[in-house]
Amino acid sequence: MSAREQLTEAMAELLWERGYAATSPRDVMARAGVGQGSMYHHFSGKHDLAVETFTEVAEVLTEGSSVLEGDGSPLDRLKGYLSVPRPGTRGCRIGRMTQDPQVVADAELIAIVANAFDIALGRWEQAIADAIAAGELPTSVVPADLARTLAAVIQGGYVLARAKGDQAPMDAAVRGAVSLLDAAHAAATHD
Amino acid sequence: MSAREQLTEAMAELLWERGYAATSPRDVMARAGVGQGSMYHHFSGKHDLAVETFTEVAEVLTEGSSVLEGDGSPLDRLKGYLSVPRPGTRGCRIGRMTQDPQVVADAELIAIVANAFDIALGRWEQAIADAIAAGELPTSVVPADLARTLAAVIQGGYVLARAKGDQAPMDAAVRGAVSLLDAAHAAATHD
DNA sequence: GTCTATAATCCGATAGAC
DNA sequence: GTCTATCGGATTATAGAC
Repeated sequence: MSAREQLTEAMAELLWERGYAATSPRDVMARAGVGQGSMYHHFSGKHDLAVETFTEVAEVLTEGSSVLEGDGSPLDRLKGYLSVPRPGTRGCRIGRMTQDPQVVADAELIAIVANAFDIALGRWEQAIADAIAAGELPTSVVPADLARTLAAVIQGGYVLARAKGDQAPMDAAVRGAVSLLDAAHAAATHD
Repeated sequence: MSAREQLTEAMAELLWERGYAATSPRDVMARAGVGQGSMYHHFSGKHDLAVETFTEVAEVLTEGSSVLEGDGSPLDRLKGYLSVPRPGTRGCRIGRMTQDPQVVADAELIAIVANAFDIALGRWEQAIADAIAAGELPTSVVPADLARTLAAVIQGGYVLARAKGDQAPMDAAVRGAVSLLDAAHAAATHD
């Protein structure tokens, strides 16, 4: 594996473990097993290395949300994607970055994060619109709103799980959201 | 105002603006208009100053969730507290800390955060139980689960708002949650 | 392309005068 | 109680040999 790849891989690991601000180029080079000269040959600095790493991580994660475009009824796809196992205490590799002031202040980095959310939210929105069209959710539901609600449940679940150092709050938040979707389904059926 | 108070106030501001890791004692002293000697006279270091500041901020925020214990029907209280105006792009002063690796690694600091969430979640849970008892939500809803769902919607709303640098996703996430609660209310009424 | 050496600055903390 | 001076170490980055 090339030094460049070893560097982005080490950066990705450290971003997840420690976040952006707390990760120094020194740490990255040590984990990558690469000298300082290599790092500054391939990248102009910490920011540049982060841009490439963010891009790679965002691509992997946005592929995940394509579960929403799979088989089954729209409501089942929504519930299925909500219930995908997520390591709550480790946090979302993308969502976590929004709370790092150094990332938010970096226009290029936050744009990568925002774009990843846009892709995932678009898929949520389409699946919700499909569920409404199929009569599985009430027509009073606004797809763009509910998409953000369900994405927020997951992102907020990570926050609660990290606050307690425990996976349980994440799982509880998802169960509660599923039960609301089931209740809304029942309401739609009664119409 | 005493130097001690000026220091905790400056620390609270900087924690919100930059987070814990990115705030140095130097920054705090500069904003407080206080010399280094004062800082280390009143506090043993950055950690100690943060413990006092976190405690004060957590008290103010947990007072806010007492809206859930106010007047009106339980469901109205839930919807009302969900809809309280929140500056999404600035983030939650408590929730934001869960994504800072240095805070999570500090047992004393994360305990203050966890405790604040426990108090707020207890109030969510009680209001939800009241709503079920009043027939406003289906009995299939588990209060402990839905409490975490709704708290997650708010915390996740902050994440989405910060990702886009825009208040709109936060408001959309809340609207979507309210519409699900309304649908669940309709389902409960049909039973 | 990769290495080591070094720079300038900032970090959190301590010492000691007043 | 508050100040300034200073410590040892880490930070991001550059220089230049190989």
